[in-house]
Amino acid sequence: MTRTASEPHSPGAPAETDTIRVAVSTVIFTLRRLAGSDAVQVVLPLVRRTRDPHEGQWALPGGWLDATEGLDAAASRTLAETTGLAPSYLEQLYAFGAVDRSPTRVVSIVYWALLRADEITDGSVENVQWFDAAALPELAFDHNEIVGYALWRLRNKVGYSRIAHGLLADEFTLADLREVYEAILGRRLDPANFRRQVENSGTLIPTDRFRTGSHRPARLYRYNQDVELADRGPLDARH
Amino acid sequence: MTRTASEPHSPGAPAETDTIRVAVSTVIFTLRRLAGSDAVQVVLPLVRRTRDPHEGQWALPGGWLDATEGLDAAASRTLAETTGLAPSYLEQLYAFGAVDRSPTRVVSIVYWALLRADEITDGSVENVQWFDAAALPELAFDHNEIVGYALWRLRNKVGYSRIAHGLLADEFTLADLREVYEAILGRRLDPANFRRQVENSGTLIPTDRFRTGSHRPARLYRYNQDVELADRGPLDARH
DNA sequence: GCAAAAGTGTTCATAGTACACCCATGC
DNA sequence: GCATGGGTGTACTATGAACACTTTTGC
Repeated sequence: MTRTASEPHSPGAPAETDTIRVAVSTVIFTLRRLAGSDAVQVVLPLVRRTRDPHEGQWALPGGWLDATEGLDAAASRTLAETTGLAPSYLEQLYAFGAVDRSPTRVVSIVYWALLRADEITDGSVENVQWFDAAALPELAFDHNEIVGYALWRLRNKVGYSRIAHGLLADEFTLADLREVYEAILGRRLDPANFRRQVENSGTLIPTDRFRTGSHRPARLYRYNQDVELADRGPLDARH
Repeated sequence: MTRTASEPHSPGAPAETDTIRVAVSTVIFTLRRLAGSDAVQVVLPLVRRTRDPHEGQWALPGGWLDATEGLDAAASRTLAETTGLAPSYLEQLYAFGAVDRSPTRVVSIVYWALLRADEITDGSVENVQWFDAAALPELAFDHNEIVGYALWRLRNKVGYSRIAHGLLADEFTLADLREVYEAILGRRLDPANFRRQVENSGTLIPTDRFRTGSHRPARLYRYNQDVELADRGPLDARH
């Protein structure tokens, strides 16, 4: 440790060889029902790279951080530009900055997002394709590692936060909600116990409406906006 | 949304007006027993700024990210250079990048660290002073907000991870461990129940040694290195 | 009627909490 | 002895898992 650093936040740009660029990328999760109509899987959109490095490979949607925008705004903007999507749930995941993760030095601030079924605007965007999160191809850069970490956070957070909200429409049945949990956790849940747990949590308010069409009609619920479960702590106030 | 971004990770540096610099800072926590010898408080080292902006104010230890080092390495290096400390526990906290958080555009990758009692090398470093985390002065930049978030993470994580390890020497009594939890959580814990919970967790291995000196001798324990509690998920493999 | 999903009840195991109590040491 | 913290026992409560059972619809 003989090297000395310049003082942080002092004027004077680093030398040209020290150039470090800041990118922002987002892992966007949503659920998709398979054609067979029983299984539901976690899927995410990827963008095919049109330039080197890793031309032709699939990568997370993202872009360069603009000097005039904050990190959150950059995440929203870049994912809208590359995929046309505007997720309701968006949260910072992690900053990746290994020296060799790209030919040039890039620090990526990665976000993760949840998309409700009604927010999916599929179709018209070029070079975007949806992939099963459990069966990804080899992605550009360290993006496989990044998606793996995002999936871990998703599974972890679904246990103590009410993020399933970010994947459902305004009104939903308990079976809808349970399906979300089952898809994320990758295992079946007891309908009876699930009902009681979620009812006792106080996060749901029952409506007078029912969903009919098959067998006994199921009551529709909506999320109680008043309840804020432990989420991001003090940083939540900024949103 | 009329603006178009260049493709991420493509060559070609941004224009000079787009210059964004990357800094790395660390919130270092440790515990200190007050003179009265009963209460223990969470303290952290701050560095007095010797240049504008915010000259004379206290700030988190940190420095610029070097193009040849990863983020973790930069955190270790900068906190060693500014404080002389080498914490055993170091983990990324969050990336702060609001446009107006500094006169020039700076994205700070913030880490948080835990220092064991035997790792504190107090004294010889200039412009470093320890502060009670619960009673901080007004700090430079957005560092008050950052410390607040780090404290929230500390309190949150002590509940499901065994990070108290990062604040204790190799061998410790259950009273030592309980004291750590009480200082972090800010409330008293029942010694009897605390003992059972931590014994049943399987994270501790009892030694044959006892700490004597006051009343009945207390058995010394050490952490079971084999047990890895839920911590940072897949990212842990990189350490 | 019958299948199937909605919804209720009951039982058991486990984890946390409160608190009474005994044990071993310094003084 | 006695104060004090180390350490054990026990009863109560909350929570989750397992699973039997009733209800209401479509066909």
